[in-house]
Amino acid sequence: MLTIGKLGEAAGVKVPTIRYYEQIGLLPAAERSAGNQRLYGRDTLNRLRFIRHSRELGFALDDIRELLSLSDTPDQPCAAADVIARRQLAYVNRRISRLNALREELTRMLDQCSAGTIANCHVIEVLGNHDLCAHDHDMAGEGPLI
Amino acid sequence: MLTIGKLGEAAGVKVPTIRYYEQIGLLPAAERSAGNQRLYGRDTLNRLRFIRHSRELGFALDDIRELLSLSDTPDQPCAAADVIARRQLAYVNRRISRLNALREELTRMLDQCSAGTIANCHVIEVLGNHDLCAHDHDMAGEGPLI
DNA sequence: CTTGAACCTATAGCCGCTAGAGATCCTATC
DNA sequence: GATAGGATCTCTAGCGGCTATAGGTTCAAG
Repeated sequence: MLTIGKLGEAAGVKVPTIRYYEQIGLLPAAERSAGNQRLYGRDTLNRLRFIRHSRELGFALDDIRELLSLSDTPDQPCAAADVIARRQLAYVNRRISRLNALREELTRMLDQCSAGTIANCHVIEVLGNHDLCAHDHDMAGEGPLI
Repeated sequence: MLTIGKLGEAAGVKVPTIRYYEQIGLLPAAERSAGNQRLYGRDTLNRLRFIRHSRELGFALDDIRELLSLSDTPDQPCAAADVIARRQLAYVNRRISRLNALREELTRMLDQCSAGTIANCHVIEVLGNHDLCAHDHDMAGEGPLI
């Protein structure tokens, strides 16, 4: 049996995060020692590793919840997992293209900066006047801007 | 003079967001009409457009605060603005390479999925076992995961 | 037996908004 | 002038995914 500290170390997850996962029901309520401290077995370690890896791949906690429940039913078809992963991939792709546009714009801004005063600073100028932008990097409603 | 609704429309910013910006001091407290409603002039419209464009480029509100105060001192050298923009570019670049790694990993996961049951689903398997990953996409301490 | 690290709970804060309640104001139409 | 309905006002709470702090308890080593 692992204490919460050992579990966190083994899974690469911070202790308060583990407690948070328990709180939101992503991890089951842990067994407790005589002194009321959480104790974990191998199963929870695996579950936590699964969560961590999924987070590293950018999945939202709600998606992870669903993936976890899928992984508990081994004889179901895996189409549902596929759908979630494809959605995530699409999301990552959208993010990448958005960020590429930002990179271009920032690069152009900086390239044209003559390192003079604010009055003729291209950086400040571009920020104040969207018309100076090559792209329409609006993408309103596409989720967080970065 | 513009009402808050017209201002928001003209700048492409939602009304509650404008009030929020005022609350955190990014916009100055607005003039008020006889009936206590906010009224704005051209200067605030420009300021709000500056903010919006900066947000579209992913700058944090604190950076924008600084950029705004720089833009108010036209005869200062623009090196400070340059530093902020370069930092932002570096941040965007880090984000992009992280997302590219995620994309690769997600793509590989999906490519190898045989569309069978969960039990032999590569997606679920990879999520549970980090060793199956080609990359180390950890990047702990590099800010939010996505 | 004492120290100090690790644990416990509970609460508040981070960012950048967004949503809701309930009240007030402004404008257009009858 | 009345009335409807949109736009505005303030205030508070919530989102995601944690992180930090305070103040207390338990545990393991010396």
